[in-house]
Amino acid sequence: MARDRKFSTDELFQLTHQLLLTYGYEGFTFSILAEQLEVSRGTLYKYYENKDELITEFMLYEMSQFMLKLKDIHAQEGFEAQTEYLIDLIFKQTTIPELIEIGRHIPNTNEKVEKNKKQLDEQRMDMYYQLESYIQLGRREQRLKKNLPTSLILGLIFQTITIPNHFNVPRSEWIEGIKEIICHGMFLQN
Amino acid sequence: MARDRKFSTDELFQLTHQLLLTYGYEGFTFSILAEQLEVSRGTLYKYYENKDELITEFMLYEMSQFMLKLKDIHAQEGFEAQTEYLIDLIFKQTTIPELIEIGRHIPNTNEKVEKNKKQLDEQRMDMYYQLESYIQLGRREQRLKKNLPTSLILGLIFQTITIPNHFNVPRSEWIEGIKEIICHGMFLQN
DNA sequence: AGTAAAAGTGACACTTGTGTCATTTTGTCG
DNA sequence: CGACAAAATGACACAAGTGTCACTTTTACT
Repeated sequence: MARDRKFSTDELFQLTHQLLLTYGYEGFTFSILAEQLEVSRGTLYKYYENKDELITEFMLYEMSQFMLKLKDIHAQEGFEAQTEYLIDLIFKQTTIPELIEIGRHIPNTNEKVEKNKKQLDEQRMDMYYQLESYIQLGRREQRLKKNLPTSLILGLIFQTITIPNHFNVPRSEWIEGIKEIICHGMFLQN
Repeated sequence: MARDRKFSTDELFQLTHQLLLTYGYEGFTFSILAEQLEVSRGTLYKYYENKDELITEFMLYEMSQFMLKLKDIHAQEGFEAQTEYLIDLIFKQTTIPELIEIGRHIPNTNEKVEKNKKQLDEQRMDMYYQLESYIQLGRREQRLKKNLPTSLILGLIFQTITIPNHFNVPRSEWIEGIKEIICHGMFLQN
């Protein structure tokens, strides 16, 4: 009964993603977004009360997509294979840690935003739970050193994504190097 | 022949540091800074044309302080001791990587800023050079795995600082864990 | 005590982003 | 066709940061 929208949610989220990575949370504005979408700024307010609402909505979507893939980790046989799967997955979704970091800066500007942020936290806990059982497998298989805190292991794995590759080491060599160090360290055994 | 300043460069830089970490580059304003310094905003413009000039000036200072300490790495005997020294140093200066990251977002708003940014790049290269010789020592001592790219090793060591310690693992346990993983990995040997 | 040089002030004009809303456009359905 | 509901628009009032500058205040020095 009405006319079609000039943009899809997919387009919107994709652009949001790109602009967030380019300009960061503060630099991200409805002005830029509207211009890129070739739509007036006022239009965006028809769908979201403010940028925080849009961003949290987008992040929920992004997180759920990531969680779907993460759940498949349990299809892998054994701790070593799961580790390989996890690192490869993270390097396919390289922006997740950045988005999480951005998410920490979002203020509670209205109830919807607050609700979304709570939901994001729940997803983060769910993610942690998924990975907790992966770590437990490692401990059960006696493959993991006992004294290492779980949160350190997970944090370190996730953080490897953000190491800047200034010298453009080829991607495969880079990822292999990371796996090697995380699993067996940079030192040669004697 | 004139009156004293109401604030010292030290105070200014310390506050700049704190505000940058709290609000990030975009959120850092002369308004907030002036208020905290209990000085009018106009005063700040007497010393810096804009915030980019102040921030780059501050970063140059911070980098040079860090470089001084970094140079002492060569006083350590052997690769393992140097590795220990490096990681401990980084964890004493936890904000260096964050500052470097913030530095990447600064636009060239005037010639002074441009000059400062170039100088920062040189310092970064100098830092790299210092650490390159540390890595070379590791290779010469046959302690380092041959196939690992230098930039990956250095990047990974520096990045460990930014792993969020959500569960408040005690600091010493945290740092020991990081050293352990970087040097020998998270896997038990069989 | 007088003064000049530097420090500091605050008002002004400007820019950019925000949120709102009365109005216009568009396309589908009866 | 025509009407009506959703989509889109653009102008308005507001908020916050920026950079400037004529002016005032302070104080070390003569």
